[in-house]
Amino acid sequence: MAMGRPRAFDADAALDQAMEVFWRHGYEGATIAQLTEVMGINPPSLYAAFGSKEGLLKAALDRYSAKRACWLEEIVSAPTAREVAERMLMGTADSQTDPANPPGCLLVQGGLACGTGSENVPFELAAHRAQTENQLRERFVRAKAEGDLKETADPAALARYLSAVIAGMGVMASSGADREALRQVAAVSVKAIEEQSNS
Amino acid sequence: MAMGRPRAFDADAALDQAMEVFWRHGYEGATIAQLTEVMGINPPSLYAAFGSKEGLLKAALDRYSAKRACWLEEIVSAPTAREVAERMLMGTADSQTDPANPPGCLLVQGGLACGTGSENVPFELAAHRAQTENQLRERFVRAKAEGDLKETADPAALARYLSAVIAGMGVMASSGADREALRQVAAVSVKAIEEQSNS
DNA sequence: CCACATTTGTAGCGCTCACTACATTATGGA
DNA sequence: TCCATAATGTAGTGAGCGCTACAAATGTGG
Repeated sequence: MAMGRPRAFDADAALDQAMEVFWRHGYEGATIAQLTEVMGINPPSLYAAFGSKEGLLKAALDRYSAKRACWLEEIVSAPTAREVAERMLMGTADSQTDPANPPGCLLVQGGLACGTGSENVPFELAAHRAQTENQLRERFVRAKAEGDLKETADPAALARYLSAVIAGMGVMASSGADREALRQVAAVSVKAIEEQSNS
Repeated sequence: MAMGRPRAFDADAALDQAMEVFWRHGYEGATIAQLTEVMGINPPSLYAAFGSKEGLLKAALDRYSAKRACWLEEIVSAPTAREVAERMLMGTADSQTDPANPPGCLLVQGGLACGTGSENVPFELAAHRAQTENQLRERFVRAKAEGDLKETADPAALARYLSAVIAGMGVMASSGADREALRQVAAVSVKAIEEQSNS
């Protein structure tokens, strides 16, 4: 059997470029013309590799999550719930204002509401956001079992809380909040977790 | 001088309908066809009254803010910073999950990122969000002056914090979080303000 | 009743959108 | 070498977008 002409572009590098366009303009605001230009390919190559605009988004989201995975692992490996929260929030403040990326978070900027025909895009984003919340919840369940969090603490509620603050920071970052402003938000938020911790 | 044919539709009622479309589908996801249908008018009437799709959005945002204004006034009239925060957050949890409206908040759902040609839409939304933050900040400045908030408290940071949590709750509501989940987030958030209060 | 001013409904403008037909080119296997 | 296979570049496709020209309709002032 013949193997066909080999792909002439690096799919991961192209995905990184596409990710940035979705991040900056949102799913609906990003056009195939913009995407193909930054990816350095033509539409047929895009559709052969990713199937559709939505397929490209999913691939970009997967790559985004994959890139964050090890960072997240390191965060939840912190010794206490308080420290997990602090590293998580401060790290978020920094990454959401990192000039190397568009401001905010792709999983929020990507599109909370979409037009007819793209209704599942918001669901896709929400599913990826839920991954982080799940990791936090599991970590807080452990923290409670270890006696690090108070008996009265609700790990699921705390994880949801952090998830909300992170999303909120993304909204603020996208509208121009600078790193110092986000760090202040993070600092206040940590107190709420601290308050549920022992000692 | 003659006065011309009178307008045959109620602009405010039409705006309420348009608001809901922007809320549910975002600025870019909302089409003129959808908007004119729910408004019960034809495109020329829309353009005569509001100038453009963006003009319609601005009018809808103004109306949205106007509707919230008296509610906000009542919130910040609560006796203490803690109570302001609690009413604000609990009220937000309720309104963002009110089945009478689309889930979340128009000022977040409307569009955080837009395509080329609509770059100022996110700014418009951010400006309206900033109004709430400003009211909260002024209220917390007063609370600090009254000795209600600790000497070490930073009113601007607390207002930014609440603003972030509110935006984050909007993100969660739009992806299906129910009222109870948002109330839990609100409850945890209040503790952070409580922690900065005297007694 | 008439002239003017403004809105309304019909119909469709130009444009951009996501997506693709097709011929060409580049590889591996027989 | 020659075929099968798959990616590439060119050049579009139909559909839907925001928006508008135009004439008929509906009001007011004289």
